[in-house]
Amino acid sequence: MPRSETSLFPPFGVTVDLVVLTVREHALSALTIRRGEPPFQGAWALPGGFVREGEGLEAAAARELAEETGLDRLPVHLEQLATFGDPGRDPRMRVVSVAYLVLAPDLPAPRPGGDAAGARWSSVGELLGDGGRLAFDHARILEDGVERARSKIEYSSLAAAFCPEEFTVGELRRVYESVWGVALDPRNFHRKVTGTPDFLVPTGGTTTRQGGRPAQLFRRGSAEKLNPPMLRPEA
Amino acid sequence: MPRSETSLFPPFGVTVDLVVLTVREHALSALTIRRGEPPFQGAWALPGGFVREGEGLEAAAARELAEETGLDRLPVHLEQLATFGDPGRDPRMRVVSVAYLVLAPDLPAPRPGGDAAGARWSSVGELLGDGGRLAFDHARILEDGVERARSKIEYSSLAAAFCPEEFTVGELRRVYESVWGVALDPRNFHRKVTGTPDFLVPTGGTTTRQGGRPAQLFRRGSAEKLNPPMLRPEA
DNA sequence: CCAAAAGTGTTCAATGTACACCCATGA
DNA sequence: TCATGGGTGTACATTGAACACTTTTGG
Repeated sequence: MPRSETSLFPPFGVTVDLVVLTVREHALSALTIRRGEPPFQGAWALPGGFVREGEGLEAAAARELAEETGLDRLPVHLEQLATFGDPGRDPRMRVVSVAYLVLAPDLPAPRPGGDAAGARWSSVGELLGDGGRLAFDHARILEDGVERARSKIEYSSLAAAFCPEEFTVGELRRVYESVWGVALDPRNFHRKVTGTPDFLVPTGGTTTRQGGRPAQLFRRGSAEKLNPPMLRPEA
Repeated sequence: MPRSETSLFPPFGVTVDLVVLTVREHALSALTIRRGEPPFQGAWALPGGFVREGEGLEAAAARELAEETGLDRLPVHLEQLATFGDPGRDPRMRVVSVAYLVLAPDLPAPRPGGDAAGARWSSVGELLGDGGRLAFDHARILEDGVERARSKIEYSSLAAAFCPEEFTVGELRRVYESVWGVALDPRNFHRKVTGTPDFLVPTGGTTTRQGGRPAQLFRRGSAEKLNPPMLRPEA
């Protein structure tokens, strides 16, 4: 809430950074781009960019997402994550970055857009492990995004955002197992999700794409909260 | 994550706004200040102000809090809430505001500091009801802060941040009842909080300040998460 | 004595957990 | 036929909900 002060307000650059998560090959993965320019030239970073004049924060995040993935109407979840503004987090100038969290189904290979020299999915384990060297404070931002996703699928129906439009109970369970890194009992999981009203809507179809007995296909239901929550084993 | 672009980045003002909550007279209340200058001169608003050059966001929030309350070392909880940056949210210029949530015990009467013309506590019911007319988009920010507080005391030990250093189980229960606006069973509540390991640490003392049989005094324990969570009646 | 708040015990229902078991497909 | 994943039934332990009851103060 600004109030006029004797000195002029200091000007800041404002950017949005995106933590775009998906589940690929049984691993929680994040979208990264290779920086084409200094600082951190050649390093991997989260996608993002400056907020434009007259542009809202969420609109800026959606625009950057479309630019980086090359897709326009994505079936994704987008929410604000947190804001990072330590002095010195960008060596060039004072920049405040509003981070957004995006949960997406396994997407086609990313098409680098804008001024990025490359784009790829990497498992968050690699990105945050010893080998990972993300530019700026992006490791910290990614950590926060992963933690948010891990805790939020406990008590919301958000895990379905990682699944394609139609999915099976087993596929949804593998999302939980990948994000949490644990094994869940398939039978109790099935009862839990099918027993929660308005969580899953059967489409009538079935599939055998996972092998074994044909599984029913579902769409996301209208329920947004999962009550009682899915319990995460201690791991 | 900034990248150089052909056009210069647009400069933004960056502020912090504070949602300072406490429980007074059985009502969840927020700290507001009366604006001494336009725009919204004379209107009530959340405390806040510009982030200074070279100052971190959380540091700016802590500074503003100290300035507005006149107290320095407060036994409070402070966490980032969300960031609001719609174009036009401030009529003078483009401003992005990082909101912080503060939970405090019932404090001495606020001392207006800085350029505020007054400061007071008001129940959030009044502030957000028909009569409430907060400046800027502060009603929206306050709503988000209240919702965060309401949901967070479910699964964390944060409710104790509303209590003085030493408190009774009954006082803690009244915090939950005030924040949620429901009645809880005193007996089951007692069992729940005293049965959660490291949530409450008995100090050995007792008090009769609430009348009736003397109650044990406790301090906050080291546990930060409440598992299983406190269940909020549907209300 | 009575009112008020603290604290304990007990019972019942709901829910999670573990696991035996059957089903329907592809190879 | 067998392996694989889908799906149901059931017994047991844990937890929350409701509430009767005792304890210890102040007025």
